[in-house]
Order: sequence, then C-alpha cells, then structure tokens
Amino acid sequence: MTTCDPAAPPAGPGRQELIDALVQASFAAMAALNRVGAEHDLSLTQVRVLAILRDRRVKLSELADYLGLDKSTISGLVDRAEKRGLLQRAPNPADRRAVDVFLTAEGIELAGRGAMEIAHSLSPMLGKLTNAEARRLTVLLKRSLDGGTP
Amino acid sequence: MTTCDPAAPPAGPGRQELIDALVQASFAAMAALNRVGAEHDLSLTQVRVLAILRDRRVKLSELADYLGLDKSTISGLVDRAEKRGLLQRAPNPADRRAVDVFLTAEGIELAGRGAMEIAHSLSPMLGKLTNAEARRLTVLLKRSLDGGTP
DNA sequence: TATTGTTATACTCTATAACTATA
DNA sequence: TATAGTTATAGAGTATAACAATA
Repeated sequence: MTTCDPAAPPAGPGRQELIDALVQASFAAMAALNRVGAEHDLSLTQVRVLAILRDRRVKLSELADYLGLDKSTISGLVDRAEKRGLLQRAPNPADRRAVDVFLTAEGIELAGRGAMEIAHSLSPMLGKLTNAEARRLTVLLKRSLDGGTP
Repeated sequence: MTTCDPAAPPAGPGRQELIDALVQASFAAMAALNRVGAEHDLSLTQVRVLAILRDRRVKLSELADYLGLDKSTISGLVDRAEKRGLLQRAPNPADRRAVDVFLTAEGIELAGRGAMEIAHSLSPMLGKLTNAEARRLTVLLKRSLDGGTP
C-alpha cells in the first residue's frame, strides 16, 4: 500500500527549480501561440483544433477527448469555425449517431501558415541554443512527455 | 539590412522537432495547472494572479502588464477574486489614481497549498528524469527563457 | 494631455442539464 | 441502457469604447 502525503514535495534536489522553469517556459510558449492565433482571430483552443485536424478526420467525441473539453463546448467551437469556413461537418459512415469534422482548403492553408508563424514566433526563445543544446532539450522534453498526462 | 522572409523555417536541423516537443510539453503543463486550479474553482488566469501576488503588492496596471491583459479585464478578474476573499484592493499611497492589490490571509494560504499541489501534479511528468537530467533540463529551459518573450 | 481604473457592451469559452437519435 | 450530438442556460474571460479622477 502506498501512503501518499499530498503536501510532500516531489523527490530530489532542485526539483522545484525545474518546475518553475517548466511553468515559465510553458507560459512563454502559450503566449507566443496566443499571439499568433490572435493575429488570425483564433483563440488558443481554435489553434489546437486546427493543429489536431491538420493530420486527421475525427468524430466530435474524439475531438472532445483530445482537447479534454465537454462535448457541448466542442459543438460551439466547431460551429464557429465552420461558420468561418475553416472546417466542415459530415456524417460518419460507420455510426449514424456520429459526426466527423475535417479542415476545408481554407482551413488547411491557415493551419499550414500558422504552423510556420508559430515556429517563427518561438525562434527568439529557442534561437539562442546551439544545435547540440537543442537536440538535448528535445530529448529531455520528449522523455518528460512519456511520463506525463496520466 | 535584414530581409526576413516570414515563411522561412527557423535555422538549424531538428528545430521543428524541438518546437513540437516544447508545445506539447507546454500543453501538458498547462493541463496540469488547469486541473489543480479547477479543483479550487480557479481558472488558469486566477492561478497566475495568485502566483504573481504571492511575492508582491502591485498596482492593477502592473498586474495587467504581467499578464498581458487589458486593464478592463483585470478589473473583472480582481472583482471576482476579491469577492471570494482571496485578495484586497487598497489605494496606492504614492499615486491617487492607482489601486494596489495584495493577497489576504486566505489567498496566501491557497497560493501556498496550490503551489505544492502543482509540484505534485507535474511530478509524474518530471519524475522519470534522473537528477542529472533534471539539472540539464532546468539549465536549458532557463537559457531559452533568456531569449524569449520579446 | 496622458495615465489609472471603472463601467457598459459584446463575444468567445466552458460546463451542466435536458433532449433526440442511434447503438 | 449507453453513447453521440445539439440546444438552452449561466457564468467566466476577454477586448473595445466611453467615462471620471488624477498626474
């Protein structure tokens, strides 16, 4: 049996320093994504929707799972993006209850342009790293992600 | 003169991979912060407000600068937090136009508890790293932050 | 004139609850 | 019965514009 004191600090020295750095870096990255999105009248959530649909055609329920949001929230999100012509609904061929969503040509174009702008927006943050440092950071972030989001 | 093609990818090999890893890690960290906040009926923005005020007493205009939000947004944010008893307004002694905000005892208590819960919430994500890896990641993230948020 | 804050307004994001249709 | 999606409703977050008080 595992007794878990909810107030216990995470094990290891300097762990709090890592957490602070990660949180700060994450807010900086979110701010960059937000800024790029805002230039195209897109919220952070809409940016995520476009990023997800760039590779996939999914059911609304799957989109809700990816984003961790309620299905009713997804309905509104998809409504507004569809009204803007960025994506489309279509009946799911295998399940008549389900509705698929996928990007329109305009949505694909915007998602592609946005991805490049995001890379550009983050480059001042990452541009100071040498190539070797960038590779090490990539490895460490990926290793962290393996353990995350339970 | 610097001609800057806005569509040009950032220099260096594997840079896109780093950007993807950073964005994914950031969304995971934001999800953890969001989850902890939601357990206390706090939005991500309210979590940030508490974190900022934990160390400082600031004017509303400074809070707006820290958060990158409009002053009218700050008014509402502070209204709701004040109504919950987490912080207080007080006139700024040096400038009669300005209003200071600072945490109440209850706000300090919640901010402290929240910080520990956030550390706990992120530990599954960071717990797989060895102490040496954690130190390297901290250094790399801090070095990135030096160049970021222009 | 410029800055600080508040208020009114409008829109997006979000969840809960109630509903229909399908599995 | 359980799942997929929509709608109605309510509240929080956000920006813009207009305003009062102070610098």
